[in-house]
Amino acid sequence: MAEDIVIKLTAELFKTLGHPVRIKILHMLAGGERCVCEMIEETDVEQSNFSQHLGLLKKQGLIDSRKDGQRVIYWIAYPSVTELVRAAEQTLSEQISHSHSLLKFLK
Amino acid sequence: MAEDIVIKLTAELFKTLGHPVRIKILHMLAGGERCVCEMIEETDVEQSNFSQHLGLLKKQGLIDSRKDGQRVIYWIAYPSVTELVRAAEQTLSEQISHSHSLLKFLK
DNA sequence: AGATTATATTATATTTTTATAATATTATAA
DNA sequence: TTATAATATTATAAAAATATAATATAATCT
Repeated sequence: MAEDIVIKLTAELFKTLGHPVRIKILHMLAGGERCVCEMIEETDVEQSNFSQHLGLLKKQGLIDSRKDGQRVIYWIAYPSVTELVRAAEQTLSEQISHSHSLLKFLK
Repeated sequence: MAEDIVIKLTAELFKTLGHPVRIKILHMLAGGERCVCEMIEETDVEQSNFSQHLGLLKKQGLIDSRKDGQRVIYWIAYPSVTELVRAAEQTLSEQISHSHSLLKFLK
């Protein structure tokens, strides 16, 4: 079925988003394009590992890049990527407030 | 930093959503609660595997369950879970239309 | 040209996920 | 009460993701 393909693609998209370093990258790019050298200073992961995570995000089409001298500039490919991350954080906060009201109920 | 915890939780949420069987489950539950026996017939995965995926979704708090006789009924814990899956599919379709217009440009 | 900087790639070890297989639990029915 | 049905749990094998380490590439600077 065609629906199964959509399901697979959706799962793949989520899987690509399912790593803290990659979420951090998307956060760092949310305000606009940045070079790798800048971003890597804000994380504690090795350069080669960081580059691999960038590669995964790019392979999935969530970010894009260009070369600028010896630097490489990355940016978020389209706005709904950022929106999706925001939506997840919204879901999280709902989940937390949900369990909070549950705690109140148990008091 | 507290932001790092949010990032970790966000990544974990996405990771939980990052499997086709689990997305399928959320789809099957989108219309309302269902028992396992019903859902499992609409997939081609083994019972024990299906149960494990249900367990992961429940552990993450995305679905909840109750027992009804010898059946177990599952439902989506709160609406933004469904919304998040929809948002991902929206992102996907934007991505596709994006590449479509790119293809047109190359013609 | 040779050294240095920024980044990517590749190979591989480690860790985590996933699927399979077997068994356990719980409720109902015969 | 034994059998059957629905589901979960556990152990483990197989596959995939991740991190590490080493090396490669490409641009700039001396």
